[in-house]
Parts: sequence; structure tokens; C-alpha cells
Amino acid sequence: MGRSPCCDKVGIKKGPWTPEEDILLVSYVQEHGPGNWRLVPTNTGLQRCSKSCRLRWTNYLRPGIKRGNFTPHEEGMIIHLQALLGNKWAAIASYLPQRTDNDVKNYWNTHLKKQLKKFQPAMELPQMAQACLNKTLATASSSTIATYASSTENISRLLQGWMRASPNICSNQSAIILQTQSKDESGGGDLMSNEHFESILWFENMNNVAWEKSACGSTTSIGGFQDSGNDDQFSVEITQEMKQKTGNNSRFYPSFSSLEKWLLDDSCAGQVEEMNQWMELSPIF
DNA sequence: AATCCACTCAACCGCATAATG
DNA sequence: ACATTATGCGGTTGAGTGGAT
Repeated sequence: MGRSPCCDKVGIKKGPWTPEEDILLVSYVQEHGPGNWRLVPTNTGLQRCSKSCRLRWTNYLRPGIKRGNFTPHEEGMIIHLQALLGNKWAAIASYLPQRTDNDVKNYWNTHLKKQLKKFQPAMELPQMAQACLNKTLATASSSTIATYASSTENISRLLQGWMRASPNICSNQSAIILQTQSKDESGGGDLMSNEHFESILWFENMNNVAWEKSACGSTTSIGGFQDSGNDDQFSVEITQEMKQKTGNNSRFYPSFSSLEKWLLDDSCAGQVEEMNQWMELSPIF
């Protein structure tokens, strides 16, 4: 009954990987592709548990991994996403395709957390992140058409609901920004109205439908969205589906990719740098 | 030169969830 | 439906390293 054990628990080697082991693992993955990790120790002769093999591959050997030297843009993204998602390192890392969750987690724990604490020891970290986020939100909402949902609590609920509603989608998570048709409709308040929130909840499900159409497992995907410049087409697809559902009566036409654009678009990096500067200069921090 | 200490990060551990028979 | 294992994720640990004393 059930699956067979992934590997024997006896005679498993632990500790740092040797170059020879790395070569064995890389050769195997190059030939067979990543996955089916329970077969890896057997087929390669590695005295490692399958878990260890997977970890070594995803965190170190996988192609396209960037190591060290996080850019200010990346720092800003991590700070923002941590405020939005909490310690969901895999989700955060999905927005930084060249970084692993382990990397992001380590960087947060060794650098960013300390930095934030240094700026304001009296303030709780989540509050600092919130304050940091709010400041940037204020800047963003006054200077851009797209606006953040102005409460991280709502975003958090939104994400929870989203994940509950979609067991089939990739584990990647994404926050959603409301993009209102007119700025006035956004209200600019700290909390969304029920109507607004329901609109988003509905949009969560909408998003799932469209998301599943995308190449979720694609190596070039970022957070489940293909980084192929098809965002606009994708957004149009969603908007059309939304219009069909709402009979064009919806007050909202949220652009699900706005956050991704905001986070990934280098042209927005200035906001992050501005935030970093603010963090350095602000008496709050 | 030797020792101590703080820091970094690769790797491990344990848990939750998904998958399988 | 249930038991069992695989997989993925977040938290934690500890070896290695470099700077301070």
C-alpha cells in the first residue's frame, strides 16, 4: 500500500556535497530532467537521500541561479513581498527567478531583518514592513494609475482565499492589485469596502481560470506567469472573460499582472530606491 | 600568532500537503 | 476511505570564514 520508500535511511551521507557528487547529480538531471528524486540516489549511486538531491539541485546546481550581491531592486522586492506574503519564501522567490527560496530566506534573516530592526528597534517588524509598504503605496498611488489594494490585511485574506480556491494551480502565489477605472472609485481609504473586496474575491477565481491556461511549469515563468511579453494579451483575455461574466457592468477591471509589472519593471525600480532612501533618511526608521 | 567572536550560507530537520495504491 | 510515502516548504543548525582583540 502506498508508495515505496524514497531511499534507505541507513548509510545516507550527510554534510557538504563534493564536486564529484555534484557532477554525478548534474549529469543525471541533464539526462533525465529534474523530478522523480527518489530514483536519483539509486540510479546515480549517490549515498544521498532524495530530499538532499532535490535540495542540492534546486538551491545550488540548477542553471540560471544568481548568487550573492542582491541588487537594491531585489532588496525592495523582498521587503515588499515579505510584507505582503509573510515568510512565504518560495512564493517570494518565484518573483525573483534567479534566486532560490533558500537564498531569499537567508538574505532576509541575515541582512534585511537586521537592517529593519536597526532602523526601529521599538517597532514590531511586521509594523515596520507595513509602515514601509504604506509609505510606498502612498507614493505609488499618487504617481501611477494602478493602485495597490491599500491594506495588506486585505491582500493577505485575498491570497488565503485564492489559495483555498485553487488547489490545482502552481504553488506560486501572487498578490493582486486593484486597478480601478477611475481614481475616484478607489476611495483611497485604508480598507476596501465589501463590494470592492468581493470583486477581488471573484477576480481570484477568474484569475485561476486564466492562470491554469498559462505555462505554469515553464522554466521561464515568473510566479506562474510567463515572462514572454504576453502579459497584455493575457490581461485582455482575462478582461474579456470578466466582461462576459459581469455583462460589462463591473466597476473594476483589475489588471492581475500589475503587481508583477510594478515589481519587475525596472522603470519602477526608482520607487524602490526611493523607498530605500526613505528608509535610510526617515526618522521613523 | 593565537584565540575569540560574529557572520554567512549550505544543508538538515520536521511538518503539512499531495500523490499513490 | 484510508494508510503510506513523496514532495515542498519554512525554520534551524553548524561548519567555514574573516575580522577584532
